[in-house]
Amino acid sequence: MQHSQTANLILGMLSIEPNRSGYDIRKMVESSVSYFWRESYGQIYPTLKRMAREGLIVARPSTSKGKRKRQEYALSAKGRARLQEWLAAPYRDDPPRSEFLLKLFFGRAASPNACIQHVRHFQANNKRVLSTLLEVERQVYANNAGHPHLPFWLLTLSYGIAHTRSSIEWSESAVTNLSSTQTRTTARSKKRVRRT
Amino acid sequence: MQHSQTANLILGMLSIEPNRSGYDIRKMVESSVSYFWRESYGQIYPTLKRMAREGLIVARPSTSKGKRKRQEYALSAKGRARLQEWLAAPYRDDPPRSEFLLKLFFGRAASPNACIQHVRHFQANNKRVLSTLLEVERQVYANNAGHPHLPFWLLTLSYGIAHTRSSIEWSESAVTNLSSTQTRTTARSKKRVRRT
DNA sequence: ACACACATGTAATTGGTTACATGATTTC
DNA sequence: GAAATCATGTAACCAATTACATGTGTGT
Repeated sequence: MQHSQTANLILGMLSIEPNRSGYDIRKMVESSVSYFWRESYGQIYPTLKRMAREGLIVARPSTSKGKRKRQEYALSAKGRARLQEWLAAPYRDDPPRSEFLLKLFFGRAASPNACIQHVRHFQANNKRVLSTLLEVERQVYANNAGHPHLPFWLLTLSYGIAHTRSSIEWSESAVTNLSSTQTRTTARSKKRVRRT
Repeated sequence: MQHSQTANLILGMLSIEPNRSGYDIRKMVESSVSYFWRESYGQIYPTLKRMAREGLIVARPSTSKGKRKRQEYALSAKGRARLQEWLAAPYRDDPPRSEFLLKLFFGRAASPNACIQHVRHFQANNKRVLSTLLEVERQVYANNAGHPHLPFWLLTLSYGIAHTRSSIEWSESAVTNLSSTQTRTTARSKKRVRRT
């Protein structure tokens, strides 16, 4: 178990904002890194408990003036050290599985315009993502001027934006390609039909 | 279990080349889609057995003239139908976790040039990938002219190439950004030291 | 004779999602 | 007092990697 990615994520998030609950962390993930990372509660809560046991984080009674019952956590010295250790270690290059690409790859076996449908969805989706990323970028600039984390956030954001743009462009050309191969294929099969 | 991705992959691969063994399928994956998909033997062999039991594929005695003992498989009608079903269904948009980006995002907590190191690795790696993808593209063109799968393969390839290129470009700007924030930060801390 | 690639599998473990279950507090 | 959202957690399941174990045919 030791070095679950979830634990690293939690360490990182608590390094940005101390005294957060599991619920908070989940929200932070959704609002800031969801375009390249996601976590479920079923992963976060048990991991928090474990990390507290191991002394990587310390549980604190809710600091925010007596609202709901909630368990907040902050980094311990050990946790901070662990975070730095992880950050220094080489990242593991996980093969980013894409069911979308897999379906395209086998597209020949699909019904004629299934692929085009998928690509259209893909493009629409990426357009949506792009606009939210651009919105986020504006927000980040506005609310965090001078914030020491800013350059790093902008870096990952610009990565996301670049890739989303490239996906949109690619989709465009993909649709034209697919349409032309489709007409070519149907033309051929028509000929065959006529011949029979 | 039913709809494991591994099963779909196997259906797809057998639709391209019938009478392949688990070993073959693994090799096909590595040589053709490894830039967006990977499978381990520990996943492939049990899945093959299960699929044979379910009648999605049929086991055949090694067709290739009496070499080693090996178990080959081919699609059944049911398997082909299942494949088409899967290809027609909407792809699931898996959040593509990137440990690399996560480390960058938390980069403020890292030792000064850890991030730069990571980005450099990232760039070097992407350059390597790009050259193999371009090589593969050449090969595919050369060996598969007129092959009905060609357009689909080129599509996924062009996706990979576009993204790899965009990653390389982004890395370039990322390194400059990081260097400048680094010098800024160290300058500030020097000042602070002098003041103390 | 030896090494290497071919070939198949299992067991242990991890990492993760999903669905379920519960209850408190705020807001309308 | 109903609905929404805050908040925490567990159990079941699934997908996947890794390490281990084993044996065969080919080329040198």
